[in-house]
Amino acid sequence: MPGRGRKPDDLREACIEEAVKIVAEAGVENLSLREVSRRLGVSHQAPYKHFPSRDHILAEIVARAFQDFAAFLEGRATPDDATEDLCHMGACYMDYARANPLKYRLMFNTPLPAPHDHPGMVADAQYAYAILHNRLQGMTRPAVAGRPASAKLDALFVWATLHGLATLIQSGVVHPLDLTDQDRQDAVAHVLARVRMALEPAGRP
Amino acid sequence: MPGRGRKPDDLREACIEEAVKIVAEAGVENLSLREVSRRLGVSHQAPYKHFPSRDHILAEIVARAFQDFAAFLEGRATPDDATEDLCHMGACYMDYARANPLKYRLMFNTPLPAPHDHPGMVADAQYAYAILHNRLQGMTRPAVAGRPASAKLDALFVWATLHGLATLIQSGVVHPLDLTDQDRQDAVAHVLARVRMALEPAGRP
DNA sequence: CCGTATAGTTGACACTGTCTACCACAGCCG
DNA sequence: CGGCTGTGGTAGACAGTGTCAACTATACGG
Repeated sequence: MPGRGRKPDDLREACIEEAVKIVAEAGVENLSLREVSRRLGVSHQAPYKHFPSRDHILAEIVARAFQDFAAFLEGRATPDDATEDLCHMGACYMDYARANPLKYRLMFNTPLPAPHDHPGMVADAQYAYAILHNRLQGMTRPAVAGRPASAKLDALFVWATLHGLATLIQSGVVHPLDLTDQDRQDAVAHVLARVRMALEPAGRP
Repeated sequence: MPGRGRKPDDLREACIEEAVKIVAEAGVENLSLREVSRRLGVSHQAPYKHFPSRDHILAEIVARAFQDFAAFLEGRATPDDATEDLCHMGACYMDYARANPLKYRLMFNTPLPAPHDHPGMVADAQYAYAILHNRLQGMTRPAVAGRPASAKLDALFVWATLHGLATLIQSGVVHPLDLTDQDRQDAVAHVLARVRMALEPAGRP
């Protein structure tokens, strides 16, 4: 193949990569298959040979975002001190959401018509959840021993709090104008402290 | 005044009402100004005489959703017991999110390009936040007296947790298939209990 | 009475996702 | 070899969208 400049050999993969790039640049609402085709130098119908619909390519890049997020969380594990790890993990979570707002919105703020129709994406999302769940289980077991059922719910509690905080801050609905970086850090620290207090009520004399 | 047909503000109000109806039926992603015009029997450009752009009408109906939400929260006040009120309010919050998923998504899950450009909407959102904040302040003052600054952050903590839980449940990302009504209620109860423990660590002998 | 502002209409443009038809080429089977 | 089918890419069309521009009709103030 002499002219290997324009058309990629693996169009499906190239579509996903380009779509991820567009989302990272302009947000999910500015993603269009035609723009992807245009950037790749192919016809506007070429992506449809690899994806049944726009939702399917969207589900694919959402899944990639979950994979990236999971890899980020895994890469920042500090399995030394359990209590410290909760704060560390929470801070990492918030850091990721702040550093990758468009990707974070892509994961949790994207209106997908039917997550049920995209099992691969759901699987990736659950894997990210499993990371948090496992780590939390490791750090709360010493405190609330003997209650395996509530560990799942505690993981949900932690995730919900982190996710809600990240979303509220990102949406700009809270403190729309007067939110300095210090304010945000204070809010994160305060909320994380509250979470720790909720999980370890006996730790305070 | 013989020809009292169409008041100037009539169409503007009718547009908003019809848009709210469409959102409640089909979700925000299926809202279009042309559909609104069609239902109202006017031309597709008529709404543009009252709203500069689609985002402005969207901001307006988001604001209405916040007003509705605030009214719902206010109407369910139970100012008798403070500790019970937290659970009650939390349950109400989750009830609303479950009963009005599209409206809830409209408030928090709508990709608005610039919330900064729609101060009215932000004001309504802050009013809803103020309700939660005030109620929380009333119920945590006896416990953690003398720390007015942290009351704001505690309100943020509670809201973030409730909001995150509602969003995660609604997105179907957690327990996508095996989430019974009982599971959901258990999760809500557990998370609310954790929130209470976080806010009143000394209240339990 | 006339000008002007306001509300509404019509038409166009660019953009989107998606359907259908067409083309090129691989491989396979007779 | 020749024709078949399936795969991957192209081109055109259609309905739908937001939005800009021009036009019309009606109420009001000088």
